[in-house]
Amino acid sequence: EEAAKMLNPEQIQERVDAFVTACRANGYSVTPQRLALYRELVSTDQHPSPELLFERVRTQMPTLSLATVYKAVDTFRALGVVADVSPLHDRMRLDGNVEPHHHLVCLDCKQVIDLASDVLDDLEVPPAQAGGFEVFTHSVQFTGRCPSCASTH
Amino acid sequence: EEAAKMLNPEQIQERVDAFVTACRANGYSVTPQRLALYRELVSTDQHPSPELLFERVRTQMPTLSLATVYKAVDTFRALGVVADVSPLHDRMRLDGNVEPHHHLVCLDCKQVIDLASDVLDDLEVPPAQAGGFEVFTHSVQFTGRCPSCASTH
DNA sequence: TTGGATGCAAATACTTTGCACACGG
DNA sequence: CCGTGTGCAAAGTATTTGCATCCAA
Repeated sequence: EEAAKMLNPEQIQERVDAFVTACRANGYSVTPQRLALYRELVSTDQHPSPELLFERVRTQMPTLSLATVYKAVDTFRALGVVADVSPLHDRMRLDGNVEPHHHLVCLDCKQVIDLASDVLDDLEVPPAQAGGFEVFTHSVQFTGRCPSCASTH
Repeated sequence: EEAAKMLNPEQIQERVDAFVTACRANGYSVTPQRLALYRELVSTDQHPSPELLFERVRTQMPTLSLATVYKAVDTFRALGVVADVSPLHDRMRLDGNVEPHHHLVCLDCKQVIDLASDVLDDLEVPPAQAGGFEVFTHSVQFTGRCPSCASTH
């Protein structure tokens, strides 16, 4: 299996074009800030923080503000064109169970449900992509909506 | 496969006893605060935030302070008796790739490396544990240490 | 023209730190 | 006793919000 790789310039442009289309289709303005931030987001495989996006794009657009970055990310979320690497990043969440196990995460209420599964316990990094990384443990996170939150919508 | 379940009182006491032993073996004092916080941590399957631990234990120990909770969690980490549900919780990390894929996370430098794998893409929630949860997507996170950080230690 | 978007600054939320006092070993 | 641990308060960092101005449509 092949390692994930970054997009080439043509693929990046395709994504940006699709983003423009999605903005228009959903009533969001296509602003230079959103365009530049989205282009930076799809041009990197570094899983940037808002601060990093801000620093990178600001070199091209010195008037950019950090608040605008956070607001642009909200727009990207509404359009479904960005993923949160860790949906629970807003606060520290602890687990007294240090044995390998897995989680169901509700994106609405942030509740975390434990899963036990021998199949999931036995997964390994695809060898071709391990690259000298020393793996301590792993965990599968299924994200979605819990029954209680689903009934509210 | 059976659903994960909470510990019964005997199992909780075993964990607490092991915690006391680990504290002594590593030169950490066994304080009422650490004991009560650890007991609360292993008694719940709710993946509590420090704030929640604080609120729960404070009902039994009104002088407890939130700073002590954070410091106790550091101790638990040093002893290896707590896991962070999301090791990247300290800042928002974004991904322009919304297709299913997987991650290698370095616990030292917080770098995230993309993994592509058809095997990992096809995982499902163990049916017996799905419980009406509506799953949107999933991602496998392998946590450990990257080659660059490993060479520093 | 006009409603949504931006930039600034202030506010909020979470976590860490410094220090004097308390207490476990 | 001695040195670590606690509680308080202040500081630090990340994120959100309010509002006047600006600009994309």
